[in-house]
Amino acid sequence: MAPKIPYPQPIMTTPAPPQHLFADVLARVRAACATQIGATADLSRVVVEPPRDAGHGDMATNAAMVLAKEAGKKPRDLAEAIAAALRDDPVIAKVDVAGPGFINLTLAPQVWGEALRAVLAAGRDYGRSQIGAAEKVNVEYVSANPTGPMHVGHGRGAVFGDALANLLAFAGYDVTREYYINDAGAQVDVLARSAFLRYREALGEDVGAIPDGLYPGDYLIPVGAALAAEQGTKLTTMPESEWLPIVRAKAIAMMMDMIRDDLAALDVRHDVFFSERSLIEDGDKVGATIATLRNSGQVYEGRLEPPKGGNLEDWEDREQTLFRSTGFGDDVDRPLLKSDGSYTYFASDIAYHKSKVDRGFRNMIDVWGADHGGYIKRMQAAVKAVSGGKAELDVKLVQLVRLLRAGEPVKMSKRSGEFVTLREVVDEVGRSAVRFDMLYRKNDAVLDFDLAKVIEASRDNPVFYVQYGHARGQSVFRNARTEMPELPESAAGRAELFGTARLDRLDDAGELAILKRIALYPRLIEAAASAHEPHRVAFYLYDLASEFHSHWSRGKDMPHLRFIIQNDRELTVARLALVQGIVTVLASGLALLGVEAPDEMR
RNA sequence: GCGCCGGUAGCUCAGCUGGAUAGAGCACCAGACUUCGAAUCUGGGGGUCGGGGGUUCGAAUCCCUCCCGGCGCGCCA
Repeated sequence: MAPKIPYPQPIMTTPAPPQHLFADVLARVRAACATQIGATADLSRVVVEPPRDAGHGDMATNAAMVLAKEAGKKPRDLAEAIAAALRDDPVIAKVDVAGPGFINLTLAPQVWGEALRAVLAAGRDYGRSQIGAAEKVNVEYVSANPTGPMHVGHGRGAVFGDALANLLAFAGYDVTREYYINDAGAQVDVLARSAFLRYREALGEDVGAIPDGLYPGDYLIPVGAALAAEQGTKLTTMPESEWLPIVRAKAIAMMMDMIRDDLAALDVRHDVFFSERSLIEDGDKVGATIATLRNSGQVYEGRLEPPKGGNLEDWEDREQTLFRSTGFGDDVDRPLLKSDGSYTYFASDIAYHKSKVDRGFRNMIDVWGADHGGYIKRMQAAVKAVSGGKAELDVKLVQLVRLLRAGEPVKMSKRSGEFVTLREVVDEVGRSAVRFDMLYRKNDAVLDFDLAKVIEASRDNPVFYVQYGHARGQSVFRNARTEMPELPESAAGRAELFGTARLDRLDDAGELAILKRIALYPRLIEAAASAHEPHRVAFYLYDLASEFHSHWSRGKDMPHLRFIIQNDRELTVARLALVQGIVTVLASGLALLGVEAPDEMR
């Protein structure tokens, strides 16, 4: 279950950004509440939301039900009192009390036109929020081992982390995108030995089959060739202790270049690539972190119970160096040193997260694969320990991706390097399809990724449906130019023309539904960012596109509802302004998801 | 045995941090192309929100418990 993160809402009459209609009305509602039960009341639970049933007005508030106890009144009575206060507000046209004490608000008609005007004025900045208050957030994602190409599961983490970082930045956080390079464990020594074989191969030696336990993939052949070109035969005369660091460094560098290329194909980029090895080689940060924790009593020498239900045959009861993670809610204390005295992965991970704390981050988000789920509690415990309880770590687990083609599973065996790489998938179906499809699902649900379906051009394929909405909007502008040749090509130019539009002429039910959806966007952004849930953006865009397609089609049977109306320039301009609002929001949301917003899709 | 993640329409999934009569797509049935793009749209049937308790004005949502599926369970990363 995802941790509950309080959704920050402006308190009382805090001035809302002019384009944020819901925040504005919330402030008005809270002010009205304060007039009824006093300014000291706790209004944090008072919310304003769109009712499910459009017959209940434009917005509804739970204020009376939430505050009834504190006010010492019945919810209905309190609702009537608050409603009376709200009736004085010129923005609110109608106030009804309904059900157990809901207050339903119908806004004055001009509000929607003004909301659209705010969209046009803000342009690409529409929906941008300040709830992040420029607070620093570290988002760590991908962090795939530098031992080979990325596979599809890595891709999901990459896309999720990237979209989440985009979303947080748009919501006003100061975001750092980080990749932790696991370049210190045993697996990079295996990588080095594997590359060394390819090096000998490049020198002309017949190395035969790649032995078990080494990486067999062809992607190491260029590493061997590069080593041969740079080093000649020099390495063959060295003992392993000498050639291994050289080969390892070269192999890691080339693997990281490959991974960066794979990420670039998905338009995923990071600000910081943090080397695990640097924690040891640039002064022993891991040892220092352990020492600090030992001084505060959080590290001790002790024995652990053998794990229940696991295989106990190789269990050796011995005293070891343990971190007291149980003090922070973990199930057992966790070892920091292996039996050979080297650091566990957990130990360097603590030092790594301490470096985030030292770099000023109080908010960290780690994106991990689902198989690391058992690791969350100890890591959160460690973050609390190294920050003195001041930093928060949220871990987003990205579930498995099942790769299918027309419903049939695609083999993903890692054996002999024959797994389907992320790059192959991106090359086949394109960046936008991969990204949207992976984001059109909660991160903690298993994802079926069907190579045949994601390139299908139909309503069944959400990415095309949404992109088509954007293209269709642009198409309306193209067609409008035959009537109105002076219609500017650029969004900015059009925004200027639409600035004087008679938006009060947008009074059809379909138009109003779209206007209301657009007005919801800033609230959606804040909620999605606060919950760390980029998939909400994808679903919102689908809904907006659906309303647009639906309204567009109404114009077939009812020509007076079309966007371009001959002999009524005023109405046409107003309706084109609405299309501009749709296109602006679709483009904004797609950009957050990293998906292209095409102008045409023929 | 313990922990984490799931369980919502036949299938794939949403459900806005506890709101009103639980939604969408697919599939199925019935309709709309001398059109600003039919890559679209309109209508219809279809639900014990895994089961059972609890919390309260109100629960798919929070708590407890059980069932089913996935992942994990010193020194691998």
